Amino acid sequence: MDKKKVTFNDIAKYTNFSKTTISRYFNNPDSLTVENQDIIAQALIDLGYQKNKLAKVLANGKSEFIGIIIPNLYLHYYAEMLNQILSTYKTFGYKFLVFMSRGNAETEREYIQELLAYKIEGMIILSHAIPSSELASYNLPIVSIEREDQYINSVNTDNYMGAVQATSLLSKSDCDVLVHVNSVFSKDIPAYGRIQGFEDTCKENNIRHELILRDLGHSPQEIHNIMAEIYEYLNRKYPSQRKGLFMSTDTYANSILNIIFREYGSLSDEYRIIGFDDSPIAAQAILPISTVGQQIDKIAYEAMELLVMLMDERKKRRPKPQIERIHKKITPILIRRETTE
Amino acid sequence: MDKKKVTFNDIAKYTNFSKTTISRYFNNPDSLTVENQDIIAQALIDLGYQKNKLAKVLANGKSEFIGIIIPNLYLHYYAEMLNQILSTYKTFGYKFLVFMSRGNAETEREYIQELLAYKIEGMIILSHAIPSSELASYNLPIVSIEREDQYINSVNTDNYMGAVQATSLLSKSDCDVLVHVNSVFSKDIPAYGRIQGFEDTCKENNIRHELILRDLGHSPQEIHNIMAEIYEYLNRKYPSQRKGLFMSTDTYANSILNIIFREYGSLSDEYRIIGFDDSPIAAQAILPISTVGQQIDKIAYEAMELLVMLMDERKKRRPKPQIERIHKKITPILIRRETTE
DNA sequence: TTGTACGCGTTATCAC
DNA sequence: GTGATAACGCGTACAA
Repeated sequence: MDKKKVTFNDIAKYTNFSKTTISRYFNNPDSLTVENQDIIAQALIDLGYQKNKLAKVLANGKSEFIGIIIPNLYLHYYAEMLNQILSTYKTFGYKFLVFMSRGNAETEREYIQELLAYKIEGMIILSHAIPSSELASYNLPIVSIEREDQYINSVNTDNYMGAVQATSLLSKSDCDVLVHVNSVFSKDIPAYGRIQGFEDTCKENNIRHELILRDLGHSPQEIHNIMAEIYEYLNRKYPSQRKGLFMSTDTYANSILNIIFREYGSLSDEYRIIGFDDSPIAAQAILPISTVGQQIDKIAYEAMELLVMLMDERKKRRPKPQIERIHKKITPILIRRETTE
Repeated sequence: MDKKKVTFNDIAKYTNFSKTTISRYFNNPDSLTVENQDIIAQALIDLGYQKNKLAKVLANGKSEFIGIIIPNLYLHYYAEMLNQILSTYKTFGYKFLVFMSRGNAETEREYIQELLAYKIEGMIILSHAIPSSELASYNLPIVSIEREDQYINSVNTDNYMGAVQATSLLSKSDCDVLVHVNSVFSKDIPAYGRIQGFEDTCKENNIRHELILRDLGHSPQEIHNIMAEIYEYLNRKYPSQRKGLFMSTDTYANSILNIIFREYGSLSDEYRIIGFDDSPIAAQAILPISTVGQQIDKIAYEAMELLVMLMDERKKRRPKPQIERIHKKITPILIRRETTE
């Protein structure tokens, strides 16, 4: 058993160098002669050395840890975002300590304490239980994604532009009325831009429109029932008129599409539908659903790039305090499929 | 700026205790008088102390880190599994260091080295790029989930039983022929049990059956095309006979269901379909798809329980070497929905 | 109940 | 180019 771990001390004795030289071998190899490098390299193999980054962190203060707090992973959006964030390891070299908070603020605070105890250098926040003012008080580089971000840096989808694109697409398909279906939430959430974008576009172009804002349910069954209600309502209110539906997520879009399709065996010509997110369901639906695709890979990359910049600044001898919060917006991409033709 | 971090030393001076007493306050508070506890508690607030677990780890060797290597997160199965694993933090207290390897063995080895450098106490492996024999050689508590597991501990779905349940359900709906559609993979993957379960059940009950094993495509478009081919093939080979389809994933099941539904405006009576995984698509399909639900929460919990047991054993003064690998099987749950009625 | 002294494995600061 | 030595922040015999 190789239970006893090999340290710089062991290597030093084995090679008749000092600990310092061994350290230099790793951090500044050029300062050793090539022969000595080889000697040490061989010793590492002979002894079966294994790095201990914890000791390194304790000594130099750079943990290379980034904390992530994410609400859940059953929503494809979050899963894909985490996917893309983790994928930046190859580029930036930071390791990720991931916590899931199901929306409980107190839990989230505990997680942050735990992250702080592990000396994370920065944090990416996707959850929304804690107000940004409080997050900012931790005095740690923080980048948020798609949440209230007044006092912290952020990278968000340009929801407004996404809504404008979606609304414009619907308006081109000769709809008599446009309807935006969304849940109710605060105005400081980036996603609120979808509502504004829809309204502004309709008003600017004098398009008849309606906003349906209500709780849209969570379980598939709930969602189905509520969508059925909305469908009935629209049929009554706008009989034999072409209705252009801008649904706030692909899940809702799919649900109402299914209801229509099961009634007619196709998408009734009275309806046009566009979703949001470009989640898998949009492509796998009975009729591929037009949608607004968030550039999750780009958002994740920009968030990391921004965070790395902030963390680097902090490592300088004389770090400049950050004056203004940075808020980046990533333009989404309109994806035209069969529900808007 | 509170740049200078407060240490036990500062607290000791502030309270006129020794570092040891401060340490004991955290690790064995009962050994102090209540009054002294209060004094220290107050000092922590006054000074704004913040734990440093890295220093603690270096001193006592217990990192409370678990490494996770997961192939991706765009498959709902993996996302949900990670979801459930992360959720065990509240129960077991272990922190997770997550890496994504997109199936590259060399990359995976680098990740393992990195994990080892951070002194993880154990590892959960969901990826399959590295053979279990090699993983075992790291001499670290390891639990794998749903992959080749000859030389390591594992927790897997009882794929065989799942297939038996699915096949039995199909056989009860008066099918003339049962067909299992799956991709091709090695026999030492747990999912191979699905093929065996299907075949055995058919043979035991003298049911006419066919196995379609081939590459089933990856992009939605590819999948669609291949499913269309299979659909044509089945129609030619078994005209006007009722075909019971056991698809290896819900994604495939949904794809072929869509093809049929778009042709008939409903699920033709010539077809019965069951999928596998109980992924969201199964519930959101045009017709809710019957499926075999993996108990992901249970699998994750059992994996952690097993891993914690192994890690605890290792912390004992005289750890018993593990002789036999432990392989747990979790029975999946048959979910009857509308495609098998 | 509390304190002393040393160890954990690495880096940083001086020297030479 | 290389080496002592002192940090880094905490745990733990052992002693008192």
